[in-house]
Amino acid sequence: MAKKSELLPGTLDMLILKTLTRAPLHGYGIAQSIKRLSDDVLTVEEGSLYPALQRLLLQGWVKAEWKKTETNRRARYYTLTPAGRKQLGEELSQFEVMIAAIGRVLQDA
Amino acid sequence: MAKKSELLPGTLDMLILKTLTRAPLHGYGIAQSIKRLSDDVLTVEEGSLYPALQRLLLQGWVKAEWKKTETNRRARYYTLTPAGRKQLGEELSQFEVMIAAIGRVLQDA
DNA sequence: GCCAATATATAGATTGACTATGGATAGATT
DNA sequence: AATCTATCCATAGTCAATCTATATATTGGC
Repeated sequence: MAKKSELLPGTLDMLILKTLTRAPLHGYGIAQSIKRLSDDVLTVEEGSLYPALQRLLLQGWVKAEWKKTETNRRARYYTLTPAGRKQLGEELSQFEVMIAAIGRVLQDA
Repeated sequence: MAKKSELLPGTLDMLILKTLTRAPLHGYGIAQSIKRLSDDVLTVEEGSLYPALQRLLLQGWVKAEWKKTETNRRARYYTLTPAGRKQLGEELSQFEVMIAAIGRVLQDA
């Protein structure tokens, strides 16, 4: 049996970066935001999220800062960098090109 | 450096199955068809294609038959099975749900 | 004779997302 | 006080899918 993924592989980084264009957020909040905006269709598991955030940090696309949440918890807030914004733009247009291409293949006749 | 995929991962089986709804085809022809219909955006590498076809055979979603091509070469023609047609339907609707969800996340504000 | 295009296939590497686990704290409930 | 739920971070190990690279073989054109 094929394991049903909670995400379309290859789209996670883009979703995270996009989420951070709205406001800096901690990891848990990013996952919540994606889940909520997608009406529970997209669920980002912790084992996908945190490695992804490490990747993004390493690439310099986000930066992180420890802060207190409104509820007084310690959390790591991620902010989009200019390089991250540029990267997001590229991923978005690449994604649109791909989706359009897939659409053409899926068209009838 | 991130390797740029020629496909949106997770969509290959769907693309192959869809291609076979038009007519039975050999592997090389499937790749050609996807490439052409997508205006060269989607390129299915051999190392992706043939393993994918093996998976589909194993799942019973396609069946294969050795034949001669129009140009007199020996080639393996793949045909969609009823189970494959059903599978394609499920993958298509799942895909649409995902794309719609991603679209919501990518919307501004 | 040689080369490009057609045709199949596997081995091995890489990537990305998953499961499973470990930790810690706040706030509410019992 | 103890326990539970939700919030929060992170890593190790696994698995599946795609990629690169390679091997083989045939047809047709130059």
